[in-house]
Amino acid sequence: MAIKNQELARIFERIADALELKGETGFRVLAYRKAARVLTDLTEDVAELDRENRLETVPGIGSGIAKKIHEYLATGKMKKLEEVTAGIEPGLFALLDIPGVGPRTVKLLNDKLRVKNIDDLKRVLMDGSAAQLPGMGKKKVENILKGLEQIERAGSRMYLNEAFELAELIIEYIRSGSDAKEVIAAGSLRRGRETVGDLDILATGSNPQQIVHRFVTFPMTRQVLSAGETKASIVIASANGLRQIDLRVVEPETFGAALQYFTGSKDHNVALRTLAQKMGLKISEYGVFRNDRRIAGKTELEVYQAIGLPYIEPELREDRGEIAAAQENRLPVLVRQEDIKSDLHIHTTASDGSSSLIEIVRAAQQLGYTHIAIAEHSVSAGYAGGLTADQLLSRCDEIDRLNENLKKFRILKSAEVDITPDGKLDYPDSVLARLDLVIASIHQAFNRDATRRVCNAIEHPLVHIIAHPSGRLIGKRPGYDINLEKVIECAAQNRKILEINSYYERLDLNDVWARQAKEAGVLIAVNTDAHSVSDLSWMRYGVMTARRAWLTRNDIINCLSLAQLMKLLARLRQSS
DNA sequence: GCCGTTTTCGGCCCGACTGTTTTCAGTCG
Repeated sequence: MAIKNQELARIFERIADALELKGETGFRVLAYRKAARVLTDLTEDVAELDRENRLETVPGIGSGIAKKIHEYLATGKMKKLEEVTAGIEPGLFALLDIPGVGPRTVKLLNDKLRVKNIDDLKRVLMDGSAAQLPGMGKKKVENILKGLEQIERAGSRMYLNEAFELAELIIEYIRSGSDAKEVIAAGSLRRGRETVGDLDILATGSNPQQIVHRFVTFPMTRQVLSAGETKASIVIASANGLRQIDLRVVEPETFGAALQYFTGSKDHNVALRTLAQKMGLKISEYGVFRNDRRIAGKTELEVYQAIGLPYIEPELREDRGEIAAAQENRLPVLVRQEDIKSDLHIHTTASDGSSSLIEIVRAAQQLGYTHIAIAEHSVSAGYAGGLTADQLLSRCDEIDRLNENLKKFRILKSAEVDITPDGKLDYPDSVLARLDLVIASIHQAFNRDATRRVCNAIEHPLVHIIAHPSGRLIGKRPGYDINLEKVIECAAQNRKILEINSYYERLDLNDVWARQAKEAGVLIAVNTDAHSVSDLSWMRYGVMTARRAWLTRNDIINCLSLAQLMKLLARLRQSS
């Protein structure tokens, strides 16, 4: 992603925070936050949009923001930023991240007690002076102290695997000790976002109080933040830090409306409500209303239909054009887990995996797959037990023999071939030609000409797929210094395939880039990169990412039958 | 600050919970 996009997004967030600290509220602040989000999601380089005078074609960017972007790109400065942050202690912005502390509280503390940073805050909380302020009190001080503890001890956001595991644990706990009818995880987890902050659990049942009580007694609970008649929040201690879980209990008649509401995203809901308003309707978590009369709410489908839309899948609800697409009846029929017939990037004990080939085959059959590709590491990946050319060839013989005995299942001979620092492939062509499927990827010299090296690999006649094209590890590593726009363009020209790697720390390509690839006409492979039998279940995360990228079964080669896939792979080699 | 099949001006989503309140502001999602 273009660096300037992220830089500008942070600047507009900072302006929004500064405005709030100065007491400004309302829609100007929201406009800056929206601009920041839009810039974050943008795959196009903001500098290019500016050069071509197309900034204002982006929804959420109007003349005012466009002018400021242009100013910043031209001069490296933005007057507005300097203006609104003037006179604000830099340390105050960090205070806004503390749960329970908002702009009004920060302003009050700064005005009355000269609080300039987190250390000042701790001091006035402890010495009792904060509690003396108007509108503050003992409880409020306690809550802020707890908030401080929470951000200091919380890990970052959760990966999808942790979020799903926790959600399943707490849902089972609520179910087993209450009369709850439906219990479901909503929020960003249901939308399949690559990381999840809080868990949002939604339940229905005849006895809401009992459900709330069951919820707050979850054994991992460290702290109960709030517990009302129908709503509660807890903090739990998981292996990776403190996590917040929110619960809402609603009537069955409003379950659909509540599920829609709590699934979000916030931006999707705002857009939906605005649309409803124009039709003289009002949407809340209790339903769709015309003049205080509820006309929908039992199911999500009802809610969408009440405002004249088809059902919109949760993964699409990001305010990235899905509402317009729904209105025009051109929503994609998203790929489903059941459409997946194969996993085409799997390691075994032959390189750095921990399950044997036989174990993987059995597990894949259990999952209902008809074929898989075994792709061990190559020579240069010595750290990962990479195979020499001879080892790979004898591995191919072994797979050939095994295939003869397998019924209605086929193992494709493959390899995850390193792209070397000088842009070559790690095996000679004669060896690559023996493989059914060649996957190429970068594992070393991340920032040496990554774009050119990957494009070289794409242009190599024997390569089919580029694995984890950006090389990022979510929250840990930004990825190679690579121009994905160019990579996508090159893949489109050479009709090669890009991977969505389903490992929850990779999800690479991500949703935004995978969608861009699809729009450029590039086919996608959704693979787990499994190193053991249990890793095969990661397919779920890759499929969710694909759905967030608007992909259908026709965009994904794992949905092809074995015969169709073999035909495609052969055609790719002929046409190169 | 953005935006337009009622608008280039006047709108902009909606509600729960908490704490400090005697009628409501702040925060959150």
